[in-house]
Amino acid sequence: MKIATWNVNSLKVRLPHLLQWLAANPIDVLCIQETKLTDDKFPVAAINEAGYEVVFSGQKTYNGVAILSRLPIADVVRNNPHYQDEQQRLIAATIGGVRFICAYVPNGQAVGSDKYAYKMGWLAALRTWVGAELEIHEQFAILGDYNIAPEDRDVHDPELWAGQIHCSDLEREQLRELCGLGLVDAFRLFEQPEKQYSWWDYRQMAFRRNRGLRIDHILLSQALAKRCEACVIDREPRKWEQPSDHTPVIATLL
DNA sequence: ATGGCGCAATGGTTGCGA
Repeated sequence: MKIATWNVNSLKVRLPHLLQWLAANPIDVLCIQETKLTDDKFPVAAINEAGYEVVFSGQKTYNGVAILSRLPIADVVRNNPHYQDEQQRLIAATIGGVRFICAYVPNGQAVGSDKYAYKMGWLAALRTWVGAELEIHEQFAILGDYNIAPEDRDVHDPELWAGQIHCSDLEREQLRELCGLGLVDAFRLFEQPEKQYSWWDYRQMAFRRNRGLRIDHILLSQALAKRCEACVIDREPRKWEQPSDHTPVIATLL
């Protein structure tokens, strides 16, 4: 079973990329973020034709998440039951005996801003929900755009980014505490090449210069981590015409 | 230090992302 996460930065623009990528990669469950579509505009038919069921929770202009699956999708929950939020950033479902959460963590904009405070409160509430889910589901995975680079090795220029948004101590602490519930970063279960990132700024040829951040993650429960055989970042779609600024992360499970 | 780029809503320009 292959599972993946990808922030598509507008599904309207990126639907061809998504379909092309799925045609070339045998993904069973894909969590996507930043669909930026209201539910009435979601391209269900095109995704069904590609062989996937899909559930989604969207809104106009910003945010929006979805889970695509080759296997039947059950027990769908939209948003965090422990947190009142007008922004559509979370959707959960059970697929193939695994409980999945697809997450689009708030960006936070700048340390100390209102949006940063929202990010912190949102992450604290997420932890409450994930803790409750882990009580129920031994096989659990939360995939998404966390907007947090866990460590300096996940940052192209740690000095430039020191203390900045995505890299601040409080954000990293939030991620550590989330993992403290009993989750592991699938990417770090394996030896990886250096300078592996999942996002690069559109500007200043950041991708070509590999000036990126690793902010998209697949976190697995202990039981699911035992089934994990590989985790890779697929840079290919970032090379295509009109790419998303993020690229997919894939985990292979036994 | 700032802006660069891209997307959305818009109908010129702004908000936001990361």
